[in-house]
Amino acid sequence: MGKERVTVIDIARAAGVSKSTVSLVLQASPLVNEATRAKVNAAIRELGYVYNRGAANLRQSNAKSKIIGIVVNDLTNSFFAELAVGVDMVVQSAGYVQFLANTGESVDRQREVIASMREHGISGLILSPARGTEAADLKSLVASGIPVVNVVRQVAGAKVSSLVSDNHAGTREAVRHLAGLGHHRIAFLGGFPDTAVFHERLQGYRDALSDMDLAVHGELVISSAPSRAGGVAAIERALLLRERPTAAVCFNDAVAFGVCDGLRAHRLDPGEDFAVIGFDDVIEAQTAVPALTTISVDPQGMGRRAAQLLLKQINAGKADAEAIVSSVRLVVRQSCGAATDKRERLSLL
Amino acid sequence: MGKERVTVIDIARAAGVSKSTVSLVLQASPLVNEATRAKVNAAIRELGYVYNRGAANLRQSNAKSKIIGIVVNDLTNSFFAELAVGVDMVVQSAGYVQFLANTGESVDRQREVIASMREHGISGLILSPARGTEAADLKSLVASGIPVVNVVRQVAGAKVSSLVSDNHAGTREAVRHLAGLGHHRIAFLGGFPDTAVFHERLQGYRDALSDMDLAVHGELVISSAPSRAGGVAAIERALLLRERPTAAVCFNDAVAFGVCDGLRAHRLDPGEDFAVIGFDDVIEAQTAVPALTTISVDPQGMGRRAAQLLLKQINAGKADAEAIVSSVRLVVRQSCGAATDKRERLSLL
DNA sequence: TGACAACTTTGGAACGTTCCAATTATCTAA
DNA sequence: TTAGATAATTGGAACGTTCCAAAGTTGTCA
Repeated sequence: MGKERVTVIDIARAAGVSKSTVSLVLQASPLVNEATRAKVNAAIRELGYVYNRGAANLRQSNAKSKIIGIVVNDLTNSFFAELAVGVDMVVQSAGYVQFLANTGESVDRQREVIASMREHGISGLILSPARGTEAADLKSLVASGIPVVNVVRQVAGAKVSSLVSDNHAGTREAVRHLAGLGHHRIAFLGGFPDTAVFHERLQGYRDALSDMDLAVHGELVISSAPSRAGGVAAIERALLLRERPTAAVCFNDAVAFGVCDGLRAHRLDPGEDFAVIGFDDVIEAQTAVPALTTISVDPQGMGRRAAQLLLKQINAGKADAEAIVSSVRLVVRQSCGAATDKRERLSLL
Repeated sequence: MGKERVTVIDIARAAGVSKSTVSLVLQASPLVNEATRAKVNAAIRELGYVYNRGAANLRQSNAKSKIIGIVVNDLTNSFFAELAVGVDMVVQSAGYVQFLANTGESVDRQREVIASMREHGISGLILSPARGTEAADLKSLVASGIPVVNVVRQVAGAKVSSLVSDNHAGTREAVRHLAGLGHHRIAFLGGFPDTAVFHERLQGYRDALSDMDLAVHGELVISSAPSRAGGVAAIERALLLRERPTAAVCFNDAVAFGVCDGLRAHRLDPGEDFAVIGFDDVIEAQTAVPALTTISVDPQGMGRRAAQLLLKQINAGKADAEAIVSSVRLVVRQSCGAATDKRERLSLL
């Protein structure tokens, strides 16, 4: 069983050429004669040669390996899974390969995986930072000249490119839509208050309320884990209020689904008895019942754009950090009650 | 900044020792004196040295890199995302790093990513094969002595270890449970008929019907894509039958959620008007409304076990292939109507 | 004092590739 | 014919690490 590694020298011997020629063939150099190329390729297939990128990489000290790293803070959230798929698409078609790691929101783990990736000589990194990541954590990475693109979350003070969605505009539009439908008591549900994303989305919510001359009630802002379970918990608390809200803008789609679940558990019909709007537009949003009205972020598209940005920086050698705010749009489906004519029933209940 | 790579020789010079000594320190060898070790470590920190695994790996020809590859056929399915998280856990704590790629059910893509991983010198591979993968596709990989563990799906004739769930027993138990609740017309919904998993689950369904002396109606087996959308499509077709089923065992949880959506679109209440059982027990199964009765497979646990199996083989040098069938169990929640006492209402509607 | 063991340290070769400068073979134009 | 250009090939050095055999240090005991 092929214990011995087949090297470029074995190929050279088999094809009757020098190792240098084999190397040129491997790099698809135009310098080599067609006949020789064919001979060499035949030998390669014959002997089952496997290219050793480690060795190649060692020699071309500056030109980096064809690896790009992607580190996400919660792979079980389908938003990030789709983001990773988007990244994989463009990265792969550019001949790179993806190194994916999950930090589960742990900065320690994040430090470990990034260190490990550096040892393997990644040529770039796409990072959705764990909660609590600081600029100092990325310092040595950027100092070494490895391009980094932050996605979803920014890290204050870090000199890296970033690609985040327009959180402020997103919730703002959501609230305006709900207000336009006649809702006065609109809640903001879910999310951890110690993240920048939370504050941006909350601020959009507040600003929209002011714009529409609606009062801002602190009790209507209920934070929780940004997950389905967190959504259930948040709506539970909201329904305990003396004056219940009639609509909610949720931190993300996972929370929104949880809110729908929680409503149903109370025999309330999401989309009819209570309006719900999510954020992200994950793939299940359109097939769920009721279909979720949400702020579309297109995670796959975001992954693709992040990857393109990173590749651009890798090729440019040294581009300076750019911060891209990806625009979002409201996708109106059933869960906000606007698409159906059943809202009249509301008063009957 | 820091364009020049810091090497072991720079460290040696700075610490006033030889490169060999530095190497020993890096490997935490007990041979080196405490004082020297401290000096070297100080220099490492001082100069911001990054270990070059490529070079190390080149030298220790036989001992492999600390990379394990994981290739899944559909990362957007949260089952696989969780599987990957499970793998990551044990792999990471064993000091390995994970290379993750998504094939999106394409054998071509799968061939590419596996080739790429080999070039990077993975020391093992966990593979959930794309549909249509053949033993020949894995041949050269196993010939080169790289341990491979197949998960979820087997590849007929391939000499690799595998870890699959007990599909037959799973659906069998599900059908028995439904029959025990008094259902006679039980459908089998979703899944692609050209996979081994589909047949195993279908066979369990058929065998259970026979066991319970219920007739097997071909019309009640409706295949579709194994996704939420596929589930909607399948239940649509099922509801068009002259004699409708009253319960369904679904190919997986995604299909089951789709079935619930489809039922609601027809004003039927899953868990009350129609019993639904899924397969996999993805994380949303317990928080959904109604909570999904399902066959628990524990994707994270499966990932962990697969990783452990792989590491065992890597360490053993050359273990022979073992096929593990992971047992499953029925988790009864709301969607099958057994956990609630609302079934009596059914007749009132 | 010398012999021997235990502990530390070390220079060079090797891993598989790419790059460079140099070489050979082939062709073209004067 | 020859000089020069063009095309194709090549040997050796280099990349950053680990391994090996060998060599320095100490310390102990007769």
